Amino acid sequence: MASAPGIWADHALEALGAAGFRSGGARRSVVDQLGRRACCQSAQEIHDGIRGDGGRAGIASVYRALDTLADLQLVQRIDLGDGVARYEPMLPSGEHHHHLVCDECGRVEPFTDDALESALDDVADRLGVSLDAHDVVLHGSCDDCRDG
Amino acid sequence: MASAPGIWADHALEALGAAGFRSGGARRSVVDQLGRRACCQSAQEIHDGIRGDGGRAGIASVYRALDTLADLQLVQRIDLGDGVARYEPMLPSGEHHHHLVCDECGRVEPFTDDALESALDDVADRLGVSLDAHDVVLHGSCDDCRDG
DNA sequence: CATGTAATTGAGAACCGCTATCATCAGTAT
DNA sequence: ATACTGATGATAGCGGTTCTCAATTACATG
Repeated sequence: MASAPGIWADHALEALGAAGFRSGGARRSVVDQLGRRACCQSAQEIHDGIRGDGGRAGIASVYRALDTLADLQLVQRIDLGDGVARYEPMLPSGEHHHHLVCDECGRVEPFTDDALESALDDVADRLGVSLDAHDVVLHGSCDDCRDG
Repeated sequence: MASAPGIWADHALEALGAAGFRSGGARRSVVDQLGRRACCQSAQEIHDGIRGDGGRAGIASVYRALDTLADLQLVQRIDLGDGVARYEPMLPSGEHHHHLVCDECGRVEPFTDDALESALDDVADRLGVSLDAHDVVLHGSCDDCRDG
């Protein structure tokens, strides 16, 4: 279902090069970390991941790389409402998911829904806007929290 | 379309009383400010609004009041992705809207869409979750920015 | 390969929204 | 009126993110 690991990373590095960016170590590490998970990671998690692999990258560089990647539409910035920005790869296929957050335990669950997607398309059409990205976050209580 | 000013504020004050909260000046001012606008305001904006009316309320009290109101489901906390939490009245009727954010000029436009609502209902059903609130934020470019 | 130049990087300071603390004030029941 | 307890507000503190700036490094050119 998800792309094989590395596919997105290769795509991203290629796009960075095509956009005229040089190949620096920090940015490459960030792309590498992002490519390993399909779902959202915070800047801190990415930073920790890099260090865990024996890499070295300043937190400022991580934020800069994420900013650049977001500008190029290679990653999507996700806001789950806890004051921490999270990031996930935007697949070239356009394939994506949304997030359900349990407000009780904090668990984050990704989901997809075709009807929701087409409703969103229609909304964008009706409002006459071009949607770079849409960000649907549902807040509720998950199975475990509601009825143990 | 929107409720008359004051209707929500009265409802909120009544609900606060029913929940056993005392009637303090700061919280009343916050409710008053919220009641004047149907769309999202940040804590700072509410704070400024109170001072603009000659009122006095510490910023801490504003945050506390908003927290209380959110617990009682009287306001919804909205996250537009700029790192600032915004709040808007939750009408007893359940009537509500979502937000479109122009990433270029920062403008926020509220919208409603019935098809989107029913798609969201279905999703909640399918996932077996009870949704306290759903928070749909679309990011794109508004008319003015796209073809000025 | 050597060199110049401009992008990239990283450590730390600064910033900002939000929360915690705690002494003081005020609403409510008696 | 009095006591009890919740509400308030000034300020310190915290955590995520951005800014600054000097040192480094990638790439193009000779």
